[in-house]
Amino acid sequence: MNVHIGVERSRVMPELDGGRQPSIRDVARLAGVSHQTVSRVLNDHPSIRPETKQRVIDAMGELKYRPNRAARTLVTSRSRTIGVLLATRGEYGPTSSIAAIEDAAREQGYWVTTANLPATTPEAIAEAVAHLREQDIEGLIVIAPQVRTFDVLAELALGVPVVSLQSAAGALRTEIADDQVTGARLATEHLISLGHREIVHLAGPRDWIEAESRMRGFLDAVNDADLMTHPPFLGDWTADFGYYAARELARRRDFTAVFAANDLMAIGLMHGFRDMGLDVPRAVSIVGFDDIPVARHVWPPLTTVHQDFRGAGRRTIALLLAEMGVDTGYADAPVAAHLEVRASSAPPIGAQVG
Amino acid sequence: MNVHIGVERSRVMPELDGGRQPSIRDVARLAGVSHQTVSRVLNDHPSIRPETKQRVIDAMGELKYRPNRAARTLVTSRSRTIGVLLATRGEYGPTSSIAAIEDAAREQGYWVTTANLPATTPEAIAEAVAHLREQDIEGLIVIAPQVRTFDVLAELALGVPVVSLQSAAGALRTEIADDQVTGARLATEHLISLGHREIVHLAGPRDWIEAESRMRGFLDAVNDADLMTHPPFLGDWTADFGYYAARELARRRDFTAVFAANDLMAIGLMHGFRDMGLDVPRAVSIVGFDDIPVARHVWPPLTTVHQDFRGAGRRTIALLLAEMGVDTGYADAPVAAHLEVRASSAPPIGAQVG
DNA sequence: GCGCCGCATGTGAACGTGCACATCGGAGTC
DNA sequence: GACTCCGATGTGCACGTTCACATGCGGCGC
Repeated sequence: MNVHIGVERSRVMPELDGGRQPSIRDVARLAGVSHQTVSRVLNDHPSIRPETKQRVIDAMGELKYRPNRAARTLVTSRSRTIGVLLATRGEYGPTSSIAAIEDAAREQGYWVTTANLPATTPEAIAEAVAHLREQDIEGLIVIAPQVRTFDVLAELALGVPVVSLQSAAGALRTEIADDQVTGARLATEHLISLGHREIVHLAGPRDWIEAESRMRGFLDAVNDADLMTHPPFLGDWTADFGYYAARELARRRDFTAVFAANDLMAIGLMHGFRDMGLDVPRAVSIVGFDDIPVARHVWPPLTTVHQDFRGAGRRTIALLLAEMGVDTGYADAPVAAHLEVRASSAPPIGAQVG
Repeated sequence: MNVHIGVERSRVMPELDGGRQPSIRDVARLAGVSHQTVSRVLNDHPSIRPETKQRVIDAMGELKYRPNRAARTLVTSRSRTIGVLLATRGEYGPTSSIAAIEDAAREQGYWVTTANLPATTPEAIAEAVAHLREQDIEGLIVIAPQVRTFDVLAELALGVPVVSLQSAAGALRTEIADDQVTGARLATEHLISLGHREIVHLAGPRDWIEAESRMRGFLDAVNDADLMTHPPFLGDWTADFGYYAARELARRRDFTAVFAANDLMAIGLMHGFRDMGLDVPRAVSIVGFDDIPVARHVWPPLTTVHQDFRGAGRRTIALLLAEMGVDTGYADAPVAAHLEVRASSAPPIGAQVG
């Protein structure tokens, strides 16, 4: 890590007054027009003679003019900036979505500024929101999948459109996106169709929106099949927890399959079961959720629910921009979650496959 | 994914003129002082009576006054914004570093705005930089580990300090950070000390700074031990490529160990070797680089070089802010990379361990 | 008692842009 | 030929903040 590319401010310019950046007035003077004409060129005003326009553009080029965003924002009170509130810790999914969000925003001439949540306490959220708000954001995208985040956000009443990457938000006007639920249902039904009757769900933390959706999908499938339900095991998304959970679960042996709410926990589970002498998938079948890039390469390759993170990011930003009155023209249909069946799931020992 | 938290602009306020946001003049009027006094309160000017200050603060509270950043930026020409140029695709390492960067920047009162690189073509880089530059960034952090990125950047001469998260940058004033090199050396020496004499390096793509550093560390160690060097195998960082590489390598069988330039490729390698009937670590030892969270949970648990990404992020931003004349008080000593020895590496068959 | 200094505060201008309105000239209409 | 209308451009101000400078006032030294 190191530094390079020096600071070089002063270059040999046509005529710069006091060493300051050229303004539209400087451009106007050079082009022999008024500053307003320059402004019109900048904003693609219709009634302006092509010849005049060209002269202005040439002048801009000669002076290396760059519009001053602060001045523009001051007068229009449009910052063209979107805030992103993040409560993730480098998980694969959200990261991919953020890239898509940033791409689309940039394409529409918006800037994206981010604020990380060190914790999901109301204070931390308020602090991060205050930081973004100071930036005069025109919209906010929340990638902070804890339900409580939205409660806090609702109270802050920040006066700009808010969209969440996640499916639902308890306290608020809500239309459950069913990707998560149906994905979880698919995973569970897959295990059931293999012949499993005793399935444990290793869920995400209480209060996480995705955790709840996936748990609901699991419970729906289990109930529909009239199976006994084990109480879900609550985890924290990490592979380390999966490992720990496996050691706990291995003592019980009252199940033949585990549906983990994400791939990391699933991978940790496989590791833990292996250490406890339980073979996957012969003794225990495991299904994950997310289809992170390594999922297909671990041993055994992980059966998991594939999600389209990038598409989710695109839809989120499209929704936000629409809410802000910007027409993006994007109309991605949500790519339905689907199951990637690999080797970590198999019929239970002695089961006749349906 | 959905929307919530409505837009609610107009609230019952003391006296708002034309429905616009309160300015320092409104606050001044309410507090019975001049606008300049309000400005002084905002900027913690020393000579101001505590009593006056309190009156101003109360007025601010009553009006729910929030400073207008655009106006401030306009007059000070300090945007307090740092740009981050990203050429990663959700890899674990950089993501962790970004969070650290954002945290530290926020702590210092700076905003972070990001631009993703869809490709590393000069055009894409120029476009992303133009976008950031329009935002009047005061500094730039580059997380785009391709050498060519820096060449393009150097040409753009953007007039603000630039710092890279990565170690080195070919075309520029350079002090090689030795973390990467020594980390790779550690990994290689570990294999050598186990008794391996024929070691293949699965490198990152040509032109990537980290790829080069890690390759150098590998070559240094191999040369110091007077071993024959196989030409490195160039990969693309993905687990999929690792899988492919394993199938290619398995045909040769002229080696007993592979040092992969990152964990994803290492995990793909293990998968590929397994499919080709080669046991890891009995037939082939594998060492990775990064210590991503799943590394300890795959089978066999991966021996790898642990990096402190968060620390790297902190050091990067400290460096940039220092370059910008901001004293952060941060003085993190770089945490040296170290080797996590796990089960994917073992002595070659028939080797007497030294 | 006078002048000086420094604290606390006020006054006016400036930053660079967009908006509302004014102006000017030429084409079209009767 | 006078009037209207519209396209093309100019003039002045406003946005909300900070900066440079001015002002008033009390205390202190001689």
